[in-house]
Amino acid sequence: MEKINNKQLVEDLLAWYDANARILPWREEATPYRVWVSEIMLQQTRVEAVKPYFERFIHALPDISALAHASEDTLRKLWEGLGYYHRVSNMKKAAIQCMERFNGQLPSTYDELLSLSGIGAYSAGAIASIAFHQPVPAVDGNVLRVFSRVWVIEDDILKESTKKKFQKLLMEVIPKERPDAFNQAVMEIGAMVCVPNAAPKCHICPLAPHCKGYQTGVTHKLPVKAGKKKRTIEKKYIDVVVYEDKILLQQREKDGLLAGLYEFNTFDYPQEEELFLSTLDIEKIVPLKDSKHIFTHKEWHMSGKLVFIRKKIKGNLVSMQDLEEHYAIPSAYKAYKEGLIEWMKHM
DNA sequence: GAGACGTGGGC
DNA sequence: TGCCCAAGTCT
Repeated sequence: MEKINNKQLVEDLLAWYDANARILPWREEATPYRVWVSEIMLQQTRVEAVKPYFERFIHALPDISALAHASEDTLRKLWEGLGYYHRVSNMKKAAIQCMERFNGQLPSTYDELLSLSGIGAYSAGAIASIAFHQPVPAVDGNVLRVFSRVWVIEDDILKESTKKKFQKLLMEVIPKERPDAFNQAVMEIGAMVCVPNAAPKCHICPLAPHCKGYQTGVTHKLPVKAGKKKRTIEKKYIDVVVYEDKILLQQREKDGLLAGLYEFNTFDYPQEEELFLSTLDIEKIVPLKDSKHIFTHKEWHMSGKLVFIRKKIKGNLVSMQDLEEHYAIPSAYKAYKEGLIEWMKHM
C-alpha cells in the first residue's frame, strides 16, 4: 500500500460520495448532538428504521440538558421498538457526564468521547470526525467489509484485534482535510455498493480500480466472519389480565434483557402461571394465538390468553390510552397487544 | 475473548 | 421457514 495509491483511492471515493451521498436528516445539520444521537441509533440498526425515531427524539429532547433531565420511562418510550434499550440508558448517563465534566457540551476529541457511557471505538471516531472534523477512523461493519475486500484481508472481522488492525491501517489513509466525508463515504459505499454476501455491485464501484479483491475475484469470499452459535429456545406463558377497562402491566428488571420495559404477566412454567391465576377472581379466559419472537441470541415461544377478572387487584392497572402513551412494551408482545386491542374494541 | 443485548427486512 | 444481517458496546 503505497501512499500514492491511497491518494487516488481517497480522491475517487470522495468524488463518488459528493455525487451519490443520500440526503439523511442527521447529515443536513451535523451538530455534535444530532450526530451523537444518530450514531447511537444507527448501531446495529438500519437507516430506514432510524429515520422516524431520530426526528421524534430530537424534537422531544433538543439538547444534552434535556436528555440529562429526561425520565427513564420517557426515554424508553422514545426508544420503544428500536431495540438494544441499554443504548438510550447509556445516552442519559453520558449526557449527565457531559454536564459534569464538559460544561454541558459533547467533547471534541476521540479519547474524551470514548470516556463517555455508550460510546466505543466506532462511535468516538464517528463523532470526532463527523461533528468535529478530527482525522480519526470510524471502523464499523461497512468499513471492515469494504477494506477487507479492497486489501484482501482474511482476518475474522468479528475479533477485536481485527478491528484494531483496520483502525491502524486507516490512520494512514484518512485525509486530514475531509475526515468526515471519508468515513461517511466508506460507510455509504458499504451500504449501497459493497454490500454483504455475493451481491456487491463492483461494476459501479468507484473503488474497483483500487480493489485487490475485485481484481483477483475473491470479493464474494470476504469478509471472513466466524460462525455463530445456535439460539436457545425459551417457553413463555403470557397472561393479559383485564379488569374493567384497565390492563395489568409488570415492569421488567432494571438489568438484562429488555431492561425496565413493561410487559403483560409472563411466566417460564405453566405451574407458575396456574399459581398466579389461582389468586384471581376470574370472569372468563380467552385464549390467544401462539406466537414466536426471535432475539439475536434466544427465541421466545409464547402461548397467551386474555384473563378478565371481576375483582380489582393491586398492581399496575393502566388504561389502554395510558399504555399507548406512556409505557414502552417490547415488540415481543406485539401479537398479544394486538389481541388485546381487538377485544377492547368489542367492549 | 465470548456472550448478552432487539428488531425488522431480504432472500 | 430459517439464516444473515445493520453505522457496536459492555461485562
